[in-house]
Amino acid sequence: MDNRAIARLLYETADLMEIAEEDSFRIRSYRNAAAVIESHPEQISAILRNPDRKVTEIAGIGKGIAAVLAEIDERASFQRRDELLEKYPAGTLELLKIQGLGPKSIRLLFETYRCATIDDLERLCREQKLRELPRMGAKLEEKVLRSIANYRQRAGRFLLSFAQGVADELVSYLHNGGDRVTPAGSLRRGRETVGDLDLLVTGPGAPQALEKFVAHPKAQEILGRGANKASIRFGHEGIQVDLRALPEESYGAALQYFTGSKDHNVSLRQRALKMGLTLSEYSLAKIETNERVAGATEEEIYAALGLAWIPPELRENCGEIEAAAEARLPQLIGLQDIRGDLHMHTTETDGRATLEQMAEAARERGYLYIAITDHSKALAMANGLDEKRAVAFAHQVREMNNLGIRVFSGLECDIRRDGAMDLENDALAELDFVIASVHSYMNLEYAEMTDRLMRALECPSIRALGHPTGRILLQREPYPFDFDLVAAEAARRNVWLEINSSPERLDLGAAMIRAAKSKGCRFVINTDAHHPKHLANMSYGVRMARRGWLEPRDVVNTLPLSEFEKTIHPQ
DNA sequence: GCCGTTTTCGGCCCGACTGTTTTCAGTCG
Repeated sequence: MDNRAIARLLYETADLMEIAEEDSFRIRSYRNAAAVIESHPEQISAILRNPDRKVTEIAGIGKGIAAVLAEIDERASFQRRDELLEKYPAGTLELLKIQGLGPKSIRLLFETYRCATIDDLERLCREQKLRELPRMGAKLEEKVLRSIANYRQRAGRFLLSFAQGVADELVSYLHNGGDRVTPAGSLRRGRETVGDLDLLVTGPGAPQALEKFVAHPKAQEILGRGANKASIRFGHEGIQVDLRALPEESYGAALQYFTGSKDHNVSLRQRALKMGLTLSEYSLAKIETNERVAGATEEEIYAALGLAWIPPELRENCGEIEAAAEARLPQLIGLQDIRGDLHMHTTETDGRATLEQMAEAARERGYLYIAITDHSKALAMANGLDEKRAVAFAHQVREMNNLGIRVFSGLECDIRRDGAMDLENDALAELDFVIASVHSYMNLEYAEMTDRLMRALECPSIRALGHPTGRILLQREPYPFDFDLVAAEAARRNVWLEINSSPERLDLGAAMIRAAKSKGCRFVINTDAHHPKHLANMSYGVRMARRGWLEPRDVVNTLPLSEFEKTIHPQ
């Protein structure tokens, strides 16, 4: 069992313990152990089987969890989990994902009505049974019903990062000699969420690849299996994965077809028809003679249609075909253009690694500069910094510049409900780089939220607006505000908009990036890392920037150090 | 349940809102 699977068991158990109203500190220990295991560089199972090692070497794992881990390694579960599941069925865990209900309510609902599934819950709300329980009422019933609808709508979609992980795993599993295995679909286009996964394989080993695919140990169910295509439900998350075997000569046509988007393909086929050509997943051919014109590569197909090759991230039928025809496609930013990361946390607040470790990890990635941006005091649960600590920490940060990387002192300052900064400007002015972010009161009305953000932009010390819409993918909608107005004001004041690379945020999204660019905004792509390994999430933020048509010059953290310094310390 | 130690047990994160109450429990971040 790999670390992620072990962590999942511990997280689940912690949730069950919460429903069972066990000691909150014990629950926290389970969650902490799960987080530590999830991000541990070595496989826990390997440590367990090595007589010279002990898992208790790892901070956060003591005797109790060590015994649990040994049991998990042996039989993929453990006693306490089994007992809890006996009492509270697995379905109750899903109920935790419904907003407005917490563990206490779920326990009460289960003990009163045996409510253990989303369907049960929905029925109880419709029958107005919740209001018969203490401290529950009509408003809660409505809220829960809304939340259920929301939950169902997003069910069946997965984060880009998750889909990418599954694709990487399957590509390396299927890769065999000269065979090409390529992900297509919305994953290849870099959409922030993905419904199912399309993989294409070509080469002499393709038939065996199909066989190997359906035999994958994590294939939960085989949904279909033919000579040229197979579908499985993969992993406990149940993402559907299709694998198609293709002849070499059709590979480009199929890759183009299965990458989409549907709208892009429709436009492309219309263009082909006007040229007397027909485009299918097999080839581009002349209509009259059926003579094949292209098909082995995407490049030759686009070229035959009089177009430059269009990067997959742009294929949304939003002007990319016209731009390709007129040779004015953007020179999209790439991961290799990024010179620094300007949003990360350390153990000074809620990060999991020290200042030194984060700087070292950034240097290893080849960055020239970073900013350390821990939280401000409003985030009490993150141990946020007040003025005094912020300034003292900034001095500590500045002393770090002996690591072969420039480290800027920064802060992620909370924007208060009224738009004021969480810290006094005197303190903010002493820092190199301040990001302003909303972390609270996200349910304000449109006008109030707009005013709040407009006021935040007035602060002379802030350089960037962090995760501007507050969305959490598949969980929380963006808060409503007048984005165009705020973007225009940010452009006017030269406050950069953040593209937050955290896979559950990817905030801003593509459409807003493009809209903001048209208003003259500049951008900064950050990871918001709370651990060295999160620095790798930069690739997802870059994907979003590409989907937003950004070029290196639109993004300030592509600048060389000296120029970047000039932008934050203008003379 | 972990950690640190005062080595045997106490501390571990907490403020604010919401909807339900009539003084506050539960949820959220």
